[in-house]
Amino acid sequence: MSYSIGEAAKMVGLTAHTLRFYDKEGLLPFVKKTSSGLRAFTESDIEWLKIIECLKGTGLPLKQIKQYIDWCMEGDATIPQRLNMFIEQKKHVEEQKAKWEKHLEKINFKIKYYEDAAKHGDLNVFERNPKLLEEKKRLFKD
Amino acid sequence: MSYSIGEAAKMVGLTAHTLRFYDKEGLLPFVKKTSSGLRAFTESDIEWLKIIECLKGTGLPLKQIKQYIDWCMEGDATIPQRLNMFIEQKKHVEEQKAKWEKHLEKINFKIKYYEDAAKHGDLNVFERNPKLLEEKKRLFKD
DNA sequence: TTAATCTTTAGAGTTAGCTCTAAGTCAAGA
DNA sequence: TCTTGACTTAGAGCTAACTCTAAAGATTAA
Repeated sequence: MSYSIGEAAKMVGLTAHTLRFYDKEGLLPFVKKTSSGLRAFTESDIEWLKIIECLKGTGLPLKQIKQYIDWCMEGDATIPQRLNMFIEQKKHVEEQKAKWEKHLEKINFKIKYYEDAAKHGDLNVFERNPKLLEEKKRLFKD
Repeated sequence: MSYSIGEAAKMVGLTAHTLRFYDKEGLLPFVKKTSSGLRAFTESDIEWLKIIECLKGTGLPLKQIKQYIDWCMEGDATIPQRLNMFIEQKKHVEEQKAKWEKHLEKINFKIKYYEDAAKHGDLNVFERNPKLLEEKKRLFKD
């Protein structure tokens, strides 16, 4: 059993246009076609799409995703490169998470700031709450 | 005391080109110019840049950042909108963090997978370790 | 004062990742 | 069989966010 491009697209939350674009970019060399030229996505192809989505979702550019797919197609000799790619991507994800954590602190500060401002209808927040000014200095020092 | 565009750029990790681009896009209405037409960034302007960087870093498009800056320039009447924007952005950041967490699980699975593959020089990982197959099914089921 | 190194503008060019169109082909239900 | 809707390709167009260029003016160190 296999899926049309529209069905596959729905299953992974993309459009058929996007899947064709990925195919054109060489990201889907594993997708076979029927005798009449229609793409037929297998269950295994859907799993490939999910891995592509995972890598894309963590900020890996399509070119590097293609590099990974190419390695997969080349066979067992490229296992070390693939392992290395995932290790690098894990590092990248953890760096990003730390960055988002820092951004979140600043956003939380802004929420406190504007909550007080909204309550009083003006921006004299630091006069009312000097501790918040200290927090601001700490958060925006670097 | 104030900073030239090049100094300001260095302080926030952007290029002078990018700062000029932001200015052209209306993101830096607060930056004043000297009598001879050079931009002079104050300490306060540098803080604005850091907030812009924070919002950009959490994925807010420049257009929406401009909207926020515009609200700030309009005065106290827009405090509720600004508060709301940060609350929405906090939601967004937390959704993203959850997504990255899920991606990270998949990446960790792939690392385990390829570590075993690298050790044995082939991809018969699931035959050697059926538990990993179960983990794969769990992680990629949706 | 002069040379080197900024900075200014307007505007063109680039990159990534889609997104859509046109013109035609294929498949499934009435 | 006919119609409707999904599929095919090549290729154009789009958006966001830069990135760079050219030509001219400003600043700074020797």
